[in-house]
Amino acid sequence: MPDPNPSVFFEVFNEIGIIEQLSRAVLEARLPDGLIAPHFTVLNHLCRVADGRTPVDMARAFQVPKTSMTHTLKGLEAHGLVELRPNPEDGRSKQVWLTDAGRALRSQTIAALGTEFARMAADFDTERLLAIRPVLTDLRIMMDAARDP
Amino acid sequence: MPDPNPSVFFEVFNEIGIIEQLSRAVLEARLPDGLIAPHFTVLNHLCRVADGRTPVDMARAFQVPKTSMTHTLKGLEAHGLVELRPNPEDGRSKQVWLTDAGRALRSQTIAALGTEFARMAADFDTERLLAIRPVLTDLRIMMDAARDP
DNA sequence: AACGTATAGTTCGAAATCGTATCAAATGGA
DNA sequence: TCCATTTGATACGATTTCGAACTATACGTT
Repeated sequence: MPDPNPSVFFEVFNEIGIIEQLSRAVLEARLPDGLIAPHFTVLNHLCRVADGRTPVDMARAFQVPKTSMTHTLKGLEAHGLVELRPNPEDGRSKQVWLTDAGRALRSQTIAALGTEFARMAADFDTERLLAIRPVLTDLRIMMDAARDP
Repeated sequence: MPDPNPSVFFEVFNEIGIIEQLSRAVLEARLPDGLIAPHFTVLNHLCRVADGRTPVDMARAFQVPKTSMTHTLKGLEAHGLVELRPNPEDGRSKQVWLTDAGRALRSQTIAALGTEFARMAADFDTERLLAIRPVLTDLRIMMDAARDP
């Protein structure tokens, strides 16, 4: 049947927008005052993927403007969670390194979220989440590839 | 098996955050200069659900602070897309009504998105979206009910 | 009716996002 | 080597988000 109704995109994106808002609230409720979701995202990225990366690398990874990354990093630095050092391989550039406090805050936040997610798992079958995850991943990959360069 | 791995929440929320960002970019690319996603969301809500509603009603519907709704409505009014009238049933309150221009812009944006979604549907099986939609809806309902009052 | 409380909307200020402009350093072709 | 172009980072300004404080109106109890 060749009528794939495109309005399902609309509905899915609508639900996704609401869930994003609610999940961001859950995260930010567990962060110290003055830190918000983008700060945690950067901490997490450095911890899991790429400690020592340059600001541009991370701006590209999250698809945010360079200026936004500068601002986020300034906040993290002011809280002593990351350290900015000159990049020995490029005089224009810097490297972003986690501090011990940064690593600790990340772990502590992950733990707090784990507790909350366990509570949620009592109300929502995680098998259903496991089932939709690959679809979300493929959707993200498709949209990522489709955005105009 | 009392250990449903809660980290799947983390992964799903992560994908949802990225998709939200990408889908918002798709929408805003099709809006006139000076209008962003929240403006469209309000237009759409008025059109589909509740023309003539009060600002507080809509703030509650979208779970944003009253002040944010004031700001969004001011932008829509400046563009001639909505009209704010006093509420005959409550002297403190107002009613938000769509103008013809507001209805037209909403239709036109929906149409443009429809074209884009049809393009996406060529690259992504909409059956998979149909399948995840109820899960997203139930997840949203669960989280909505779980947020602290 | 009178008064205390609750509610609708706005104003104001702080923080965040992001486009433009700017500067410094790297790169590459003549 | 020289110089135009590119690239990393920041400064600045406009817009957005949102909490706190404020005004005006409605409501409920007496």
